[in-house]
Amino acid sequence: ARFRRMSGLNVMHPMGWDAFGLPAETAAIARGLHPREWTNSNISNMRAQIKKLGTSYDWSREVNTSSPEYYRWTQWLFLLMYRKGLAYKAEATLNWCPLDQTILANEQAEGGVCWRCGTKVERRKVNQWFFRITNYADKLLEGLDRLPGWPERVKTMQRNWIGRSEGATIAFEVEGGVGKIDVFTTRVDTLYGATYLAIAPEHPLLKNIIAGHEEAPLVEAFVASVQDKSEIDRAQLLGRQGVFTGAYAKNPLSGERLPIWVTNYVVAEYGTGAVMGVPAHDQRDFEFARAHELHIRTVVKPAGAKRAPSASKLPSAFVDDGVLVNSGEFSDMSSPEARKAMTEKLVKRGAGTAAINYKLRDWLISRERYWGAPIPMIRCPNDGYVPVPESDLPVLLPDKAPITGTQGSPLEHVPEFMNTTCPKCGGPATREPETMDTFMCSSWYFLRYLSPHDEIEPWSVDDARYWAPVDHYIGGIEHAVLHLMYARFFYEVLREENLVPGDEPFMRLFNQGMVLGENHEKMSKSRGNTVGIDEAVATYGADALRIYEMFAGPPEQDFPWSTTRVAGVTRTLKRIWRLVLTHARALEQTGAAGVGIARDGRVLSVAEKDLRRSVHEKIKNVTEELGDRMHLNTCVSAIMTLLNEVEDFAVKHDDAADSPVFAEALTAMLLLLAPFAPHIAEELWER
RNA sequence: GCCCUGGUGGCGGAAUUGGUAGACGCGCUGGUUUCAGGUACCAGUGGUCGCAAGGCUAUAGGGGUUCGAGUCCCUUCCAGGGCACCA
Repeated sequence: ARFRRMSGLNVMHPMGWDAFGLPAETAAIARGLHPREWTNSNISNMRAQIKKLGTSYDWSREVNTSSPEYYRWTQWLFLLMYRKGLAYKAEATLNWCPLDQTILANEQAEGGVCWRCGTKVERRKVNQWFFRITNYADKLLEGLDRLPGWPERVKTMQRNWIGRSEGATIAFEVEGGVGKIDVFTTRVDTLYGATYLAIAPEHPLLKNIIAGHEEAPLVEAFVASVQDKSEIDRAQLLGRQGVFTGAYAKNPLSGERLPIWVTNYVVAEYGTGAVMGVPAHDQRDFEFARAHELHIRTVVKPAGAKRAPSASKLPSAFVDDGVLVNSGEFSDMSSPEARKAMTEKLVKRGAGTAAINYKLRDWLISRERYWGAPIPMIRCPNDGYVPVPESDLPVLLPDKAPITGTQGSPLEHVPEFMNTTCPKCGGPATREPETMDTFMCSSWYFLRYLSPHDEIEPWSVDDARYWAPVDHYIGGIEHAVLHLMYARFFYEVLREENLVPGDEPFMRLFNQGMVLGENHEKMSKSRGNTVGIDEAVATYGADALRIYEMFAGPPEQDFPWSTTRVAGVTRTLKRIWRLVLTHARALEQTGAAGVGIARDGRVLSVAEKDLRRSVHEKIKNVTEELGDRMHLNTCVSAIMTLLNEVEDFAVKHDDAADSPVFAEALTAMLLLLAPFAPHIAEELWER
């Protein structure tokens, strides 16, 4: 920011606090404090520390997402989503602690037990608010191609997260008029190789499928055994487990009878919650078939091969594309040709459609927690869910609530909060007791910096047209998918409403690394290897600390803290200090350094020419590095090299101070230093 | 398992487009100053042979492209991170 200002740009460099959330609530409970007290005292400490570092933030734009002045607009944005049909309520399967009577985040339910009381965690269906981010899957995917300023790895992670795959949905008719099981597959070409169907334990048709079959009790027992396990725990179950339902379905092209199995490896939430089992060409199906002695039929051979390998001798599934065999009229087609032809035939028969699937799921924003922005919805016995009128915002978080981390949402137990009237019919109604995911607060905060004190609108659209999108966004890699995906989703929605310019919120993304302990491990209080900012500034000075951190390595990499190296930086700053003050008076006499060197007809010595060339090389280096790669470490080494050369010149020339080249070199050195060591550079400049 | 990063002296790192490998700093060695330690300053510092000039060798390992490779290609190994039965 300092560099860009020195370059003449109008720079907005703001700071704020993403202050709601579970960690603050948990920490406050542990200390017997109100989350607000705990949060605000942390903010005060951190603000004071950051100020000591000379970060040049514009504190007049400071925001705090847990203040009513801020979260009123978070609620406003919820209402906007609701109005656009993007917010809806639906059942979600979540971790539930039966003893604490509360929903648990995944990180609170590790190992299948409640982190607080150790009770076995159950899976429970709960009605929750969602945002339809999946409606924007393709836009979010395509938008990545318009972000050359983003690191490739972040874009890759987002693409994987969205997880678009093209294929077809195929309908398999279940015998006995029970209905159809839809299957999504990317490998329609292997349809003749299907030897069974596998469905998730939660498949909606399961009850009807097993009705009347003697296998029903076994199936029910199996479903019960996996039901309470999360997807992750199920994935850790050894082997491919499953049971036969007793029912059969018909392959829509070959007419073959396929046994229907329930398995632990089919995920209810992805695709249709059912797969066609093609053991010869899918490794998971292969393992399942081997474990349960199901038929394996090869229907694709490698492109050059004369015949397909015999199924009984396969060491593993052949998953590549190839040429079809044993596939009726489609035999001898290549896999891509067959996919096209078979999909067309399925469509003609009304037994399938081309389909696209995504891994991306809708965004669950409900939280059964206190420390968050209340969802601005009212439930009326007559009118159902009714949005809180904008004029009634903010829906204030009540100061007093039983914040224990148990017994569900704390707000539910505060009658003054819960009891209200319906905005539509005026009758008695209750408020939504849930609060919003903190990712909502952080999905738009950069826009609030435009108008941090505005009470009429969340931000000025005119100012947004001037400032937005963010030119340069800096954050940790941990935000690669969630925060950066949600913020992009919000921005796209806001763009549709003409509230923001452009189509992506962050033009350039920079992921900074972490400072590690001396032995390359994460700093943490439990390890006792932290370096406090207050302490470090007191010991080394803010400028030495700044330069040390910037010099330690490229900022996108982690680096291990080293106390002895800070001393080296202090040495450099002392040398600059001495050098400039030794020649301050001489510089004064020389006047504005460097001005007119080229024009005054002066003949420069070889040493002067060398120094001058070097000075301008360094100016170029630092300017390019700061503006392009942000490799602050090489900027610092350029300044150090310049210092060596200027010192050397002064040692070798008693009359150095008379040389305009020397004066120019000192001046340039201080200007180059200014963004890195602003306090010392400013003081020396003044003197 | 898949995906993404990365691997250069004792250490952090530099080499931006294929063009003098090791900039800059730390540390270390020797020296000057000092009663001494520290500070400050000077010189040296990848390995190896040599009194020296200089030679040879070297960017995780192996192979390749090129007049020329730390950089490009193939392959193996190692480390860190992300995702994880995604049909």
